[in-house]
Amino acid sequence: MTRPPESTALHNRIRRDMESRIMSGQWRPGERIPTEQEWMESYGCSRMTVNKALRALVQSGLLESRKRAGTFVAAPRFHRAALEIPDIRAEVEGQGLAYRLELIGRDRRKATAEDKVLLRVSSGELLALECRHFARDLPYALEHRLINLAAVPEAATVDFSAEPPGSWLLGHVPWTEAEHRITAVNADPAMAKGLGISENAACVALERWTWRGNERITYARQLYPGDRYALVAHFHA
Amino acid sequence: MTRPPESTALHNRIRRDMESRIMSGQWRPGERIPTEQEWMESYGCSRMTVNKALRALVQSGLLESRKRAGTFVAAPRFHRAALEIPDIRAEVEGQGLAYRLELIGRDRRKATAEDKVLLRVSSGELLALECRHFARDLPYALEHRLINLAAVPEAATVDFSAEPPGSWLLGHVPWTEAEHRITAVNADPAMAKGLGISENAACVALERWTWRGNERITYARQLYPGDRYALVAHFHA
DNA sequence: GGGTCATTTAAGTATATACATTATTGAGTC
DNA sequence: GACTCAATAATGTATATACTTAAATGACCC
Repeated sequence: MTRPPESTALHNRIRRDMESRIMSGQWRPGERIPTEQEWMESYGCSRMTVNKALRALVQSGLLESRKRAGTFVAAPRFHRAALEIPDIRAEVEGQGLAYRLELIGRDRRKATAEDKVLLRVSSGELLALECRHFARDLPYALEHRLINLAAVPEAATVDFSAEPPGSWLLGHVPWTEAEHRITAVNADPAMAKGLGISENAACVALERWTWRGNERITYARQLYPGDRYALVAHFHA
Repeated sequence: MTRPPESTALHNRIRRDMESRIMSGQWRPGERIPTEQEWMESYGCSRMTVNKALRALVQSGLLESRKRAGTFVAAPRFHRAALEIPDIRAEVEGQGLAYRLELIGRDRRKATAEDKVLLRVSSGELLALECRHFARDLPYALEHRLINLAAVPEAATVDFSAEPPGSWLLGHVPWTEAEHRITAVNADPAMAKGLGISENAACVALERWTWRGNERITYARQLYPGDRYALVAHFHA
């Protein structure tokens, strides 16, 4: 969803008028709002202009309209927040810190049983990467990544010690669908060592699957020290 | 964002045509797409109809248009996923499990220094609740909640041992903005006891702030055992 | 080469109009 | 009262048209 511009166009003024009535609670969920006729009379404009404002709000989920019955304030969409899951390098550099990547392992192989489960493919060749992200020489995250070479053959030739796999993929491979799973885990000895934290410290584990159409592109598991990292999601109507 | 209907309307067919060219990678990010003129010629329809399809895709973020220059495939919105943060009761019952709520503490008071920081108010009266959510008699989550009585005076009279505060608020108080913060913490002795897990076990800590306009409505901090709980976010273009 | 400015093009806004679709309403009938 | 069905009123779709706005283009001049 994109925020509509702060324009002075008539349909935008009408839209903002409607929005503020919803936001303020003057119109409550389920309530019926005036008809397009009434709006065009009160604004002295054409019906298409009113319609344009209404359609925008219907598309953004604030209103619902039913033929013959009218247009109604939508029940607030439950809890659906926009969660930004940023590119790690961009995030670190965005904080003004020096970013560094350490490529620990790189393996081109036929999918093992475990790979198949994680990447959700039935067979094929893939690239498995292990890496560690640093912010100002402090470990920031550990990453385990699988890239489906059937979908992204170019990946086989990329130097991932120079560019983090997430950044490279975002820039080169268009994706249409992604799923994220966020949970908390205790650091095992390897994680503790890799992140420079004490054993059993709570970490945020973020798993991500990415598709393009039906093709699996990549699987990533990123581990962050729980005391240094927070995911933030924001919703505004 | 609402998914547009599977309609047969001409502007929807045009929109789907455009969508599939983006999804398939036939049009790559940054690429310029045909002008409205060209579309109206190839579909033999009016410009407004083409425009309607374009506007919908611009609003949903798949396209960008610039005056004089044309319309372009938008760079994929970074990582912006729709994160469903459900009502706990609804979630438990949705899994077919019996839900139970235990109200541990309830305190109506003037905001303490700590309350002010959490709820982000400068003063005023609030309702502080401590509760524990159960799924089939197993502890599911601990919740610390503050409700701003200036914004929601009715809350003072609600029996929160019958209805979980989150559910009640969602049903009764329209909100326009919410922020979530997700992190991982180690269970302290009280948390471990309350959730029936071992001390230091990793937990997902989910904090939520809710507004209506400028008014703070509520703050909630929910703690879930990390090994039993996962937040899932989904994105599709 | 480089700056200026008018031209042109593509999107942005708005209107008036027509007809389609469909849920509601209400009148008429059994 | 309960069913049927036509009228109605609301949104949904589509067209033709006109003017506005802003940026890319290219011609011109220094």
